[in-house]
Amino acid sequence: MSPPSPSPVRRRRKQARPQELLNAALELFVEKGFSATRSEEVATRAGVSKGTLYLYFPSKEELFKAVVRTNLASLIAEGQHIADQFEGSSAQLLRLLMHTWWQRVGDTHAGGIFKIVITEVRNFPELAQFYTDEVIVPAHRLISGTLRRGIERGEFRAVPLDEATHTLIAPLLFQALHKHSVGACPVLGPDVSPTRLIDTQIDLMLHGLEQRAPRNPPRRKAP
Amino acid sequence: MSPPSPSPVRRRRKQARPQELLNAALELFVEKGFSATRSEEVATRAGVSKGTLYLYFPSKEELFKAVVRTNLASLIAEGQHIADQFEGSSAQLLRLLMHTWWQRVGDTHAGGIFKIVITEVRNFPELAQFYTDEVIVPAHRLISGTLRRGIERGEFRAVPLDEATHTLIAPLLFQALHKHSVGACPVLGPDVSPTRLIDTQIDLMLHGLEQRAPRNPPRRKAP
Amino acid sequence: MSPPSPSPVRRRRKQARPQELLNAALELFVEKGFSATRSEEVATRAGVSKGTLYLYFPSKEELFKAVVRTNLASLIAEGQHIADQFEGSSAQLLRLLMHTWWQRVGDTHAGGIFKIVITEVRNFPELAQFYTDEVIVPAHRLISGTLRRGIERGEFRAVPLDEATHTLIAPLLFQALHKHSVGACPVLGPDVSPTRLIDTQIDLMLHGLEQRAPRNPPRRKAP
Amino acid sequence: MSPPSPSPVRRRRKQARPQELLNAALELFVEKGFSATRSEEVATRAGVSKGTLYLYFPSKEELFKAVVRTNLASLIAEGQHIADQFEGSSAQLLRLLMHTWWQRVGDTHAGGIFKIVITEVRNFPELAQFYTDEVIVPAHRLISGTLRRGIERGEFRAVPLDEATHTLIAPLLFQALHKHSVGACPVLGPDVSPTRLIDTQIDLMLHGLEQRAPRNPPRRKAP
DNA sequence: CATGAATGAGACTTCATTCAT
DNA sequence: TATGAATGAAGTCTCATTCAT
Repeated sequence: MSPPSPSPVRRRRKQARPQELLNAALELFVEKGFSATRSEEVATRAGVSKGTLYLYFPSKEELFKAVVRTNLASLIAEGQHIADQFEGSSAQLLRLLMHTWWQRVGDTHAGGIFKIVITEVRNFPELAQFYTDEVIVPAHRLISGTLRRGIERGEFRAVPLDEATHTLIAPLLFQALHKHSVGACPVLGPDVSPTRLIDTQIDLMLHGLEQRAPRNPPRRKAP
Repeated sequence: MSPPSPSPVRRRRKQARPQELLNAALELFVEKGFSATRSEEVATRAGVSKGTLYLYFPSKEELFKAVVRTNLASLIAEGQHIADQFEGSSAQLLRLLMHTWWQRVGDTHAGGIFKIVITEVRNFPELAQFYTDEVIVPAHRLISGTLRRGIERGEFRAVPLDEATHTLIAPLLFQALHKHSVGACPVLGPDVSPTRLIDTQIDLMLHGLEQRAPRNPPRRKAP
Repeated sequence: MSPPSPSPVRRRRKQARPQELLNAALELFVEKGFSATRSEEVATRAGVSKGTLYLYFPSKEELFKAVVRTNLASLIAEGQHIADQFEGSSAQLLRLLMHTWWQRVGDTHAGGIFKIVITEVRNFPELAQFYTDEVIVPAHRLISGTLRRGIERGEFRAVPLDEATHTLIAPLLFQALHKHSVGACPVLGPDVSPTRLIDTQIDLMLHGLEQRAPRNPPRRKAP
Repeated sequence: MSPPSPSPVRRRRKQARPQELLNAALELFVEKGFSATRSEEVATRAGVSKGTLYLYFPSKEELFKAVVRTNLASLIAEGQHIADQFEGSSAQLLRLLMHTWWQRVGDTHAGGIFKIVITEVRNFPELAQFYTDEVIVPAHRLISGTLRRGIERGEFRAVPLDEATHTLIAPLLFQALHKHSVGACPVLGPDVSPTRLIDTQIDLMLHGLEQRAPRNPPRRKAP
């Protein structure tokens, strides 16, 4: 008469539920936005019923915040660790950080989180502080720290740190945004390979656009 | 026998209405997103009643599309004109284009349009093509054309055009996105001045991060 | 400085307005029903603007009642007059009345009024009494009076007056209803000619369906 | 692992809902017409809330079509069956068919369906074909078939089938229409008993109005 | 008189959320 | 726990009516 204890499989399913719901919600929020996503869709995509969603999250808003928190949490700390124990040149470090980020985040499902945040942050003001503290500041610190390291080690010129940092971060982040907006539509525009983008970007930043020649005064028949 | 023509005042109101509504809608769509904006809010902010909105736009969706079209239309062509008749160096041209864009678009009300497009393009597939054709492609052509000009005139090194273009555009666009998302919230993060950002960016791109050392012809192999 | 007095043409237009509006309204109410007809449509079909409609009728409901009243008024009295001074046989009189009704009402624009009344009488209860008094009762009196005349003159058998009257009236009225409902749609069903319908009906009523033969015992080659 | 099946009570409610809603809708559509009936009224009369209606019917229009389809479906086939296996005289058959129809349809809730169809068929063009195919044609075939049977068996004179059929059908149908329009209002007019109507009608059709005299061959020309 | 821009009550419909099972 | 039928607040859109011109 006592209820049969749930089978291991069932228990595993049960424990996986929240994560499955969060994944489904991330996908849909990225795809259609918060308001336009119906909570039943989330449940269906996660393979459960409408009611079940509310067993795990008290409201659509809380679900949304959980999605953002969960996915942002995975973004922090990743990089700083890499940087701290890196030994090579600062240019190599920059390149490594950017490639890693793209592999682990930008090109991942989680890359959609930026679109959500940018879109909804004004409707969920508490997210603003959270995002700033947990993502913007650490990321900025990581990159600007690397720049400073390069400058201190004499590898880089002295440049305005904040602006240079922004210049380095924006193209990648923008690429992630693009991937989940226009890039997700069957439309052809100029095609940019993320990997080559990163390499080009590093190259540009390191060596600049300018022709070196004119400055090394020409070995032209000197005056 | 002919119907009395409406008074000037009346006619002026009638002609001004659509723009007033479009402005109100732009603001609200940027602020809260398409779904979360109620059509009555738009009307109220434009100083009219709910019904009046529907006198000028047959549905909220059409209003949205009109907002995007109207605001994107003002973006195209602006720059190409500047570029076509520019005489100075390509670096100066790049700097001019970017500053102009920031003044006229990025820092303007219309800068919010990018956030809308990125957010909603997957819900309005026809926008994808429109945005690609009317904005992405011309903008890309403008910048990459300037880069090519610089390369052809021997001012710039040969660099991968598409990726370099992206690297130049992204930081500004991203700045505009930021301004209407986290930047609109009362939160402190690293502060980046757009003007200095542009200058820094040009500087970085032109001269690179690296110390000039390597240019002083290779004393490599030396101890 | 005094306003020019309206031209005769204009004045004539003005006086015709109410009737033009009533006609337009009749058409549309018959076509789509009261609720589904927009008052602007009525105005447009009458060649005036929305506002003008309200100069002549204080509300859509009043317009509706005026439509019904106006069109019903034209129905009464028509027939009784014919009957009163008729000299021939009662069968001829019935046939004349029915043909006349079909020509002057059933086959006319005004024939649609029955559909309106039947449809909306429960939403406009005051019409019920009006319709009963002005149409049902006089019409019934006309036909049943004719039947009574026939009976009294020995032309007809004694039949239940009310039911026989109904049996005579219904097919024609029903034909008028059909004309404005299924009959107005491009659909093929059994086709009934109103004129032949009337003749057949009179014939049926007068002579009966039954074979006379069996009763007049058969002149068949008797057994 | 399989979802728990809903309790019997629950399931019974769920299966009963559509019919409850259809009944409520029929009543209201007959009473007030399609446009004038608010969907919330239908729900309330069926004892559920607004939202529940939309769980079963995707729109008010679809609800309407379902009402018509459902109620018309019950009309067809009823009679042809009776006719096919009838053995008595054609007059008896006609009388049986008409009485049965009145009991089962005309005097029933479903009798209101004709008013709806006549009223709304022009707003729902697809209904025209449906109604013609499912009701008009079978009903016409049934009655005209019976007439033909009577003619072939020598019971009836040869009469124009279509017109005679119409003459037989119209009074009953008209009676049903009346019942749901003026007849539903507290107004006194000539009162016709459906049962006596049917008998009178059959009697009239069979024996004719005219005195038998003329049949006794013409003593015409007599003084 | 006539117009048509403007209004806002009210109708249709959606969907987050609840709760009996 | 899980379900999904049911709810009703809230949003989109319509249209009868008004009124400044």
